[in-house]
Amino acid sequence: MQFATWNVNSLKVRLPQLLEWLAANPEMTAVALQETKLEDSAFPKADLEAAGYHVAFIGQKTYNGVAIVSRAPLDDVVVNIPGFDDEQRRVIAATVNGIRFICAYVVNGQAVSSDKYVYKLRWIKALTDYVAAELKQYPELILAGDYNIAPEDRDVHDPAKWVGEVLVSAPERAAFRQLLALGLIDSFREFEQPEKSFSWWDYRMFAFKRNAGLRIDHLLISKALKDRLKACVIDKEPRKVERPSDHTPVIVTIE
DNA sequence: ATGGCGAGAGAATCTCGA
Repeated sequence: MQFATWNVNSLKVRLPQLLEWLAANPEMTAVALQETKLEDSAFPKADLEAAGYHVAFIGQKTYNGVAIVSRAPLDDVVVNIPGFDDEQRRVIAATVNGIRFICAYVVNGQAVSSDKYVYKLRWIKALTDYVAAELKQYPELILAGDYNIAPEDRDVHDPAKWVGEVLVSAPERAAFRQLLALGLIDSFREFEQPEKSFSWWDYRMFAFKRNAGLRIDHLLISKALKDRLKACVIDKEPRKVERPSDHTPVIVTIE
């Protein structure tokens, strides 16, 4: 089975692309979506269910919004980070085929000097505590999402230009390592990968053509799943179509 | 140094993303 993460940057715009991509990926069990940008009343539940998928979602107007779209039933759905007071809709979790699948849209942070950056670090700490508790209950766990962190310089097209900037700053990278310290594994780095592998490219300046991107979308798996991990790839195809999201899906294959 | 592009809200031109 496969699990994926994809920041769709508006599900309203990207719904046809999502349906096409799911049809083209028949082994896909469940995909975690970020930036749906839809209130729950506007979520395309009927369309997705008519196409044969199970859905769980939590959203808001204009910003944020997360969802899980699955071929398998979704059990024990939990929205947001329990106990963390946050109006922004950024987290949803469900159990899929016995695996706890958590979808997170990590705060962007805007700039290292901003209030949003402070919120970002505080938010990741809350997520880390939440995932630590989830791991105790669900040893088999995947933390999927747009982390808005490029973990290492090799995840950045031009590291020199990005030094100290938001998405690559030392405190953000330290926060990412704190997630790994829970016993999570960056599934992408368990395999040999092409150099300059990225999951996001700016819409501007022909960034995709120039491969001027960042790897900020990740699938962290728990140690209990490591022996069943068979592959992790970035699927660049959806970034090539007309009117794409600026992010492209990342996919793990679990035996 | 700044904006580039795209999406949403809402009705011209903002904010926000990364």
